[in-house]
Amino acid sequence: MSQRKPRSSFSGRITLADVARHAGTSMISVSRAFRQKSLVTEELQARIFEAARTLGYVPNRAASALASARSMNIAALIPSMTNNVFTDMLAGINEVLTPRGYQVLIGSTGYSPLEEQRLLRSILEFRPDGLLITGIDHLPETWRLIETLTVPTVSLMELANRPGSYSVGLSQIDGGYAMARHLLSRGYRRIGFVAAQLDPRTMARWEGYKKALEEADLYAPSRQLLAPEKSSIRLGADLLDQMLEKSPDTDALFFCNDDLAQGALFRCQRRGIAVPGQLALAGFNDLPASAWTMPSLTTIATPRLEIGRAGAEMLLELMQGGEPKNRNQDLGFTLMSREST
Amino acid sequence: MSQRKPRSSFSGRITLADVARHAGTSMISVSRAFRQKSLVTEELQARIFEAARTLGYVPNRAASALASARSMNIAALIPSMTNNVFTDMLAGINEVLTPRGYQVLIGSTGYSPLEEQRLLRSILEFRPDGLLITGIDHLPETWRLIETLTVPTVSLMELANRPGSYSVGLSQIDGGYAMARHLLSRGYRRIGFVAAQLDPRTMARWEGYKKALEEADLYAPSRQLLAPEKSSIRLGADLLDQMLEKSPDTDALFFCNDDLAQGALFRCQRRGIAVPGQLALAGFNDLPASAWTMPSLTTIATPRLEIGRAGAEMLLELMQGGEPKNRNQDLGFTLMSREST
DNA sequence: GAGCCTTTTGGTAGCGCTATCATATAGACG
DNA sequence: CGTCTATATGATAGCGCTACCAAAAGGCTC
Repeated sequence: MSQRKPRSSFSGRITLADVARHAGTSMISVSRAFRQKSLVTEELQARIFEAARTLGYVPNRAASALASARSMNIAALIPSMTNNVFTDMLAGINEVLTPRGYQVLIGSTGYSPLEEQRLLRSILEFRPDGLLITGIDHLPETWRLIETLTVPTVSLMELANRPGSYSVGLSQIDGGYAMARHLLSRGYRRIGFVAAQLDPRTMARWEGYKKALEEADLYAPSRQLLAPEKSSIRLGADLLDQMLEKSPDTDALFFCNDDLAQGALFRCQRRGIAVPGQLALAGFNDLPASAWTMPSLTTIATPRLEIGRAGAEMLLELMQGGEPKNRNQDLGFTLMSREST
Repeated sequence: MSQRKPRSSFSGRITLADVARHAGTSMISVSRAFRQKSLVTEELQARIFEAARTLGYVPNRAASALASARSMNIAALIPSMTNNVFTDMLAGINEVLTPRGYQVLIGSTGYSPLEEQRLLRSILEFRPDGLLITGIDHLPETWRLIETLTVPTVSLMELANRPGSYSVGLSQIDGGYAMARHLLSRGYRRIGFVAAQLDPRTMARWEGYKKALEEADLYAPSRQLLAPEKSSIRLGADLLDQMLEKSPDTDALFFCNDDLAQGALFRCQRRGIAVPGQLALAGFNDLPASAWTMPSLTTIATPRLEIGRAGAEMLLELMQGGEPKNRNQDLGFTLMSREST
């Protein structure tokens, strides 16, 4: 067997062994010093960190992951990178996980369950120590993957209905119900519902709306507009026009999110429709602008940042083998009653 | 030496060796089939993929990274996760890199150069194959880290002024200049500038504004308001009040971003200030709502998605050892002249 | 059919780290 | 002062994969 020289691609890279040699100790002590698990004498630590600094040592997580079976990666799957709702949640997740040395791997599914499954499969190659996933509706194959690889998983934004699964979120149905009740209590009787995107959370809000109106005996299927397109401010404006064409006598409109509601509000300003005088408007999520528009927008504030934080905390506990007191943590919502109703 | 049994933590994990055994071939052939580099006979491929499917094999990227010195990770550092400007950019980055099997590691620096440096250090432990970083102003130590580990790097949003570095963005100074010229051409003479956050891009816009006003001999330091706080719609409203208190004769206000400008616009609606009749307003970035407010907001549209895409493409070329035709790609901007001016 | 090239497949030694065991050293005790 | 425990350090064998080299299997020419 011919003697093989080390591969060149990494030559020059500083490794644990280099630091150990420089500090006059063993690799394992350097490893321990960096993980500060088993204690290493303060004096040895000092020598090691000194050596590491002068050599410019940067640990290699791939090697660590391989040797320890802990990747320090957490996968987070969200429907969209450009929707404030999910980036707020991510900010909360990062806030908890980054200081603990975890790296969050973000996958953006584009609201497609199939794309979600594909993304999950490829992200699992990074052997995440845990998984945060948006919503509770996933393809059977997606659940199978999660279970086969036994990755601790927490669902976010909604409350799980699946035995043995964990979640942090709020009842979207209750949110929709609460808003419809609010409009009823304000005296509106011809309350319409407008939605886009039609993801599971949107449909849950619709369900809540429907329930409240049926209870009040005021449910009218003709006063609904469910558009499959991607939600946007522009679409909200257009859907307002369509709705008023279809049912001109509508006295209040509940939009499934604030983007649509803001678009409708701007269109009302432009068309000279008095809000809430002629038409009341309400949204969902409480985006930053909603408190400042003229009139300000009645909406449901969702604790997205807190959901991210609490979801990450719950995941940390699961990864340590603990069992959260509450497997399905309901963080609720707040009805923001403003000028538009 | 006592015989050691394999560690238990990974027992049950399906590895390349398992697939090879099941398919009656060697590990290296399975590896090749999955990377589809060197061709493997179609017949062997079929056997391998069949075996992989029945066993539920998922490749391990940590092992691959260690053996090949390619992590398939790309690090992306942005100032904020909750600012549309950067998430749009990230969407463009993801769009290019995800289909090629790369995982984007996102670090959110909170606009702090020191935090940026800390984050970079910890993200480099994942040995990213490339780095996308926002802006061109970084701590010396940050540049040193990048150079020491020789990570291919592209700066985004601005145009690099540093020899040997790569960038995709636009001239923020020219953007600020163009907006100020626009206001001048509209006949405004007492043009103020309002900014928050005061990051390097904000200051560059201010520089452009100042240059244009000085050229027109209309620069008045008293008509500026530079607030260090985090930018928001609410702050825009408050800064409008402050500015009008300070310089009531101002006839146009250029805000360093659309958040602030929208806040000011909403406050004007509330205070009954006619826009643009009494006061013209302009922003920067062209957020989705700006085209739909009443009046619609004059602003500078920045090609954030395209910057993300082009930056990722340039990085891919650098990682392959290529040399981009243009080291500093200027994607420009578009002045959106709307009702507010 | 010998000689030469091309294509396909295989054997094996690491990549840089940590788990596991083994050993050295220090303190406690009767 | 020997035995026993607690603490600090070290040696080494992998973790799962790919780079590197080697060899086998065809295909072609003359």
